[in-house]
Amino acid sequence: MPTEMAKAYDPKEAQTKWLAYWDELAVGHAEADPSKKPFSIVIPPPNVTGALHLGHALNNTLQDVLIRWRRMQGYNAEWIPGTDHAGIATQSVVEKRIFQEEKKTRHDLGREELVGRIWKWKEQYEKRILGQLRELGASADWQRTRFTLDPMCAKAVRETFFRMFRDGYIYRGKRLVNWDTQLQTSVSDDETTTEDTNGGFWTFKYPVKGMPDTFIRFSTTRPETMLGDTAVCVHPSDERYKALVGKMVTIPLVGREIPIIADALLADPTLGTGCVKVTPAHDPNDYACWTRNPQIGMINILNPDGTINSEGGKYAGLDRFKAREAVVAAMEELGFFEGKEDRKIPLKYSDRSKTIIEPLLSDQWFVKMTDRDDGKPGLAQMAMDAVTDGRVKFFPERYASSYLDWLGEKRDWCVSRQLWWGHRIPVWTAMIQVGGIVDDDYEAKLKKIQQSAIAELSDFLTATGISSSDYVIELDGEATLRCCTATEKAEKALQALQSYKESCLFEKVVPGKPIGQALREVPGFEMATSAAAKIWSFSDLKQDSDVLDTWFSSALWPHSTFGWPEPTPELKHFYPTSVLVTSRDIITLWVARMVMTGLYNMGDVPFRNVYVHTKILDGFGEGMSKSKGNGVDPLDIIELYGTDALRFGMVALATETQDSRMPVVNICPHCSAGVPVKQEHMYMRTKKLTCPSCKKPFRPGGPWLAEDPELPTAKQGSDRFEMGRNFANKLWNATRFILMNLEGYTPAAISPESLPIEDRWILSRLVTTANAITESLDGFRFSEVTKHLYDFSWSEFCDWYIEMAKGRMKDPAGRAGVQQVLAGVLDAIVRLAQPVMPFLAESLWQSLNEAAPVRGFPEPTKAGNTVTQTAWPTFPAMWQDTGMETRIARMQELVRIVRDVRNRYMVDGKTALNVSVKCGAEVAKDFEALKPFITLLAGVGEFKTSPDQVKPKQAASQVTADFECYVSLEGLIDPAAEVKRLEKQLADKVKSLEGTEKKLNNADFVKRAPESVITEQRELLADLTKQIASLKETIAELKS
RNA sequence: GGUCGCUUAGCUCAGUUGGUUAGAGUACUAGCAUGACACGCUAGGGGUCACAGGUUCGAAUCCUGUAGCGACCA
Repeated sequence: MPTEMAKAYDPKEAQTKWLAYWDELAVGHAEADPSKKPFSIVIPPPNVTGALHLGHALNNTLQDVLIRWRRMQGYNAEWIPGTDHAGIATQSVVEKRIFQEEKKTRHDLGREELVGRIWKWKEQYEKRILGQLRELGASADWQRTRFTLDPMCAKAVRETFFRMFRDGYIYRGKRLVNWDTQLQTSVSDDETTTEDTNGGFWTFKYPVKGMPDTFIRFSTTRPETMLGDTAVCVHPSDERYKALVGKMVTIPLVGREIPIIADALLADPTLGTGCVKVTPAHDPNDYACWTRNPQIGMINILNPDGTINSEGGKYAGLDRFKAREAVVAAMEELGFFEGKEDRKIPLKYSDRSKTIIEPLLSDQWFVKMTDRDDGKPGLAQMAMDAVTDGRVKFFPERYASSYLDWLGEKRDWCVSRQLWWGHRIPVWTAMIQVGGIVDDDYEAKLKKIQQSAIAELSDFLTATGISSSDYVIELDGEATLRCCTATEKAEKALQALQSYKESCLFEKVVPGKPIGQALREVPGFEMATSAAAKIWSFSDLKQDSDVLDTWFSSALWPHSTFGWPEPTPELKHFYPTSVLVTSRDIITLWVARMVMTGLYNMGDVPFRNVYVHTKILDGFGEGMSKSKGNGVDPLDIIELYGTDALRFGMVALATETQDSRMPVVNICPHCSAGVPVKQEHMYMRTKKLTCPSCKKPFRPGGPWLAEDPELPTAKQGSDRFEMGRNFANKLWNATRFILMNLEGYTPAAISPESLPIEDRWILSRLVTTANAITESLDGFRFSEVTKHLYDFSWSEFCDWYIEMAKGRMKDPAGRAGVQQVLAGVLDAIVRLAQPVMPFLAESLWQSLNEAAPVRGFPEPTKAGNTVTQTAWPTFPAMWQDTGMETRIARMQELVRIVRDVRNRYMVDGKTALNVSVKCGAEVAKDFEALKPFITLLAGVGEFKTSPDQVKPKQAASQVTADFECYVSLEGLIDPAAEVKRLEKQLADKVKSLEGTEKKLNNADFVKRAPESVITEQRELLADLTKQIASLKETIAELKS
């Protein structure tokens, strides 16, 4: 006797049990096996900044659905899990925390200590995140878990950087960054806050050269930047200034002459004087203007600490705000000051130091996106081609356009970050330092020195045993040597050289000066005579202190995780991966870059398909985020509804639309009442709520860092998960019921033609459903998967088939057959449910294994020991039988009509109703055959059907296309109420009829519409006419 | 500012190449302890498909505009 199933599904029990079981079986692990068809996915690695929220639950559920499904289909399914180090985000979170707790900055700690602390943070969150994924049921290959900063990924990063450097795709250039003058680092946009601040709005004038008494006026909020002006700008259509464009003005403070230029994007003729000063090195808009007008040049006037540098002439050394006062005073004194007004100005502040951000031009590393000089496509074009020619497909298709639009700009990618947490750039820089007196002409001497320097560095590396193909030495400007290498050996050698002090002493060494400057400063340079044997040395050999953009390492993820650059069997077997599942906000940041590096390193795309899923918003239409505190922890949902319900909910909301709303309630920890989350609760502003139903206080759910010892914290829930929970319980109970009736079960082969109608019907529906689910998965239409599964299992199998089967269960003659079909259909449902609801499926599978170990269609077989590794269901197409489906549908219509009458007239469920049906002989014969079901399902007593039935007195009637149904109601009718209801129905029908008539009377319609549509309309017309006649007749009868 | 989307029942969402009387879940109403399930069963009410034009024999669906919302980019 099989173990009796509990009355309700207990998700917690199932989760604990099957997670351990699947671990034991290593369900997610796959080995490279050329004899199998691979199906592979790499996880979009969640960053280790914090725990996962519902968005991640969605993303990972969908990946798991695909992996579980393909595994069942017999593919060698490999899903690589892992996490991302998320450079700036993680470093900033950890730094903030250290500052809060210890009042120390990263400079107090030092690079090594800070990085050590971040690793500790990472260990903690990686564990938490991987734990959440496991709880979610992710059947990933845990043995291959990766981290973007682990040695395997690091190797791929160094190798890629080296190759790109060698091939000329990486260069050093300038870019405006948000500069924090206190911490002396650049910060990203999301680490700044913009606040309205009291400031000034000064107006000055510059004299136009060669035009006495002509001035050009402009206003600024930062007068000190005048020191770095390289142009003034007007709108090309501005009549006031048309004549002045091309003329020069003088900056009175420094005497520099700068041009008046026209730029429609920068100058707005309707604002102020219509003229603006242009300081490309210190303002983003001006910088953009410079990119359009590079001839104006740019001048950096700031030191990293916020003081004015030597470009500022006599203002050099002054703090930026002191310089502002000095500059204003000087302009006033010179007579070029026109006025000042006080204004509120939006200013960017650094999140961490709270100082005002300075836009600063600084040296950065870039990856070149543009096409190559030899005319071949560059990285961006290669990645675009992969999508336009279909090697990579987007689902939904429309997302391809945002990918293409963004790549089409081919903007170079700034890959350096002034951070300490990340992959350090594998480039060593040395200055060529010169000593001695130079006698030849400058150019020739310089070239010789440069060549000697390169040769010496090469010789050194060769002597250390490093192949010349493992490093690249590049000369930048006159005196900077760069050496890029990916091998650890070369790295070590350079590290050693870094501490190597040149022992030679030269005549008149000028320490610390780059060669160009040094040469110029050597007295008597022009007429120098001695040709010293060696007049230079290296200095300052050191590794670049910057780290790479996080996306640089994530971009390699689809091949680095399989071991690239080593030619591993995994790489060969699983690359390119099958599909990338991600959200739309990182199509540009990440997807595009993965395609680029995949093509560059592997010569092939990283994935065949990109599925871009819905974004989950809160009940107010706002995206969930950690800072808003409106994210929901999937573990809350798992706790309240179970993992299967969470996953079902996730899959159900994965439609083709962009967003999906998720109104959330706090579940009162005392009484479990749902208290809706309100907008004012956001940003964790509300620390305490009182339950309106039990009046006890609690803390609303949110990303709190610690438990509150005073108040219990609410879990957050949403009724959108109830559907999945209820469905799981429904399937559980259907199984329970079937198992209760499987005593004496004997397996046997099934052949539909010999089966009764209801069996043939459910098999036909099963085939249709299984095919539909397979097709939906194939096309990444996830929501349809749950819909088909739900509708078939609940509305057809449970509501109709099981009900119809109840009779045969008690009938010794029919029992064996119905048991086989019940077990077989249930077996298929469990398999179809496995990808979406694996815990439930495994539970049902195991129970079914006890009661009916040999089962399934068409030939029963011994079921495997886990549903996760069993075959995906497929059935003979000929089992689909539209004839059966029509017959059962007609019966369902009849049953519903009778039930409706019963409900409407409040007839007790136990009272049998007498029903007669007037219809064609064929239909009557069919109803006669189905009579046992009709009487059972609709609670019918006497049932008569034939073409010559007449409507009894005092009967409810309903006309359909195929039959007229009369339900005798002797004395139960309230004539007035019935007339009212029927009249409403009549009005609806008449409206429909009119519409249909109009269509059919329209000559164009009849002429142009397809034959099938016209036929349909004609049938509808006949149908409606019949129904209207019947309704009128009934109404008249009731009124009389 | 540019680009891509969204707006269908009180709520959350489906709705395929334009073609029957626009569907589901939930909420609501009524009835029901029916030998699987109240996380249930049986029914019912509820929609001018954001708005305004246009194309078409025919529009929730295609086009244009307006309003509101979202995301990305600048």
